Amino acid sequence: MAKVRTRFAPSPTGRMHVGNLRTALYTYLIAKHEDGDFVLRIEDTDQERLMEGAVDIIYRTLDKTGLHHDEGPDKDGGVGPYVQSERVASGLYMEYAKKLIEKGEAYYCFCDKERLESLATEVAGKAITVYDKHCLHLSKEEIEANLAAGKPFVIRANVPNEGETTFHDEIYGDITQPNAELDDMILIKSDGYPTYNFANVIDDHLMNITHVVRGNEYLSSAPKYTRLYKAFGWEEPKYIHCPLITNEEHQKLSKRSGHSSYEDLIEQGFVNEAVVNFVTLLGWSPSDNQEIMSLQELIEKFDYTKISKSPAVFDMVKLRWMNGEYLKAMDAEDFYERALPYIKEVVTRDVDYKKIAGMVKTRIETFLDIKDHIDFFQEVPEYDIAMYTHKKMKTNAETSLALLKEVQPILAAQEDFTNDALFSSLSAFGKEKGYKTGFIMWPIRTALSGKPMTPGGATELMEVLGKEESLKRIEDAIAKLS
RNA sequence: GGCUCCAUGGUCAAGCGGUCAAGACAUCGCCCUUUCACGGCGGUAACACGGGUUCGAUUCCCGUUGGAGUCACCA
Repeated sequence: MAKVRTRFAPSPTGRMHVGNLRTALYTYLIAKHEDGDFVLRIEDTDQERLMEGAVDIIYRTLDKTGLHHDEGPDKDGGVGPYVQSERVASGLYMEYAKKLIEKGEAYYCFCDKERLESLATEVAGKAITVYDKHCLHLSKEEIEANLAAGKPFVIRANVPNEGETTFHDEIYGDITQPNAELDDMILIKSDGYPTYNFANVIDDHLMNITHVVRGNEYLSSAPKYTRLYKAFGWEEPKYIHCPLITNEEHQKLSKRSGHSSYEDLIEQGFVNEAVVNFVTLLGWSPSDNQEIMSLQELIEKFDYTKISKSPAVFDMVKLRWMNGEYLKAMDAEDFYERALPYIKEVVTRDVDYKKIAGMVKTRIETFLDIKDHIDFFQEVPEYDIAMYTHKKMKTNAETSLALLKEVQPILAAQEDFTNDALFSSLSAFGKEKGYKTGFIMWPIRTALSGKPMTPGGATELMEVLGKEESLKRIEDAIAKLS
């Protein structure tokens, strides 16, 4: 059996969309599961949508997600160039287009914009144009004359209006489309560049791609590609169309959703591993049902025949959960380093950041959650004294005031301000007075933080805040309650 | 609108003729507990509908309904 070769062929038009990322992932996994080659090809044939720096984004994203390519613009494998604009320069596509013209499978078209627009009909608010094969009937002399006159042209595929075309997809099975539905698509644009439709077929063939992985949105145009393969007499690769990824409204994920690209997600405090893991599970699941998997495990378990057919909603809530799992499992030192910038954003006071990181680690789902948990370390926020009232702890403003007054001298006398030492001192005090732990801790914690929830108990907070600041906060609270 | 695809809980998703219809997220309850989390235990919740085929359909076929995608000199 021939070596598996897959390709990821993005257009450098901006950030990497998660749908695209998943396609890249599946493409990579299919190749690596079979120990095959993963090829990167840059499809920059749309000169208008090109975005500066977008190629770098592609490289960076593939690198960070661990999808290392075996061949690409920067890694020659002998079937390059791997950038379509460079291939255009060699005259490659035009050459193949002319072959098709000779076979009668394609033809020159000189129709201008105005004429094309006159062909358009409006359906459901959208302009739909079906070409009428006008230029197919041009005589050889007319074509020669037009070309000689330098009249702009495109080259279109000549698809019959009768019959139907069937192609086979590994996931969806046979899909048949009436030929009348297949427009005479443009192969070569008037600027001399090939369209995606054409360049794809040529390049996949020339690069010996065995499995073409792409999004479901190409499903209805796939028979067009089959016609091209047939016109050339080439063997078709295996097609694997992935189900769509949708938003909560079950519609194709768009830039508007705010989390549509890989970089959006990273900016929102997600870690790379969680994003990769989560996105892979959108439309596929392993036979053993494991959910948390490393890229290596994904390679081992991935079986493309089990990709699902129906679209999947991109569920941020589950992504958040999964991200939290990754954060909890992360090495403490590693977590500290990555959390530090987020901690420093809100806490500049001289405290042990490492301890704060440790406190917050099991309580957050994304790095962005850190802020709300720890802002009080910097400064006690304004709060209502009603916060001292807690039914289960049997506390209220009066008991809290009394308690804080009682506890203040004990803390003032306390030398060892570590969590354990503080806890045992306060426990001893409670035992002596007959107070329950919560009855003591609730007021102290409230006084220290001014918040109903904190990433640690009263004594843990004191350890971080230190003796001086802790006592100051307790005195402030006594003043506030008096 | 034409064409194409899809259809198991709120979401992801097992199942591939006979199951009390897995699991995960979310949700609810209990336990743990110096708050909140974490963790542990448990609960609620699904085969869109109608015809067939079959001894027997979530599973196969047809239709209905619903949803989505697509119909560019964009990919």
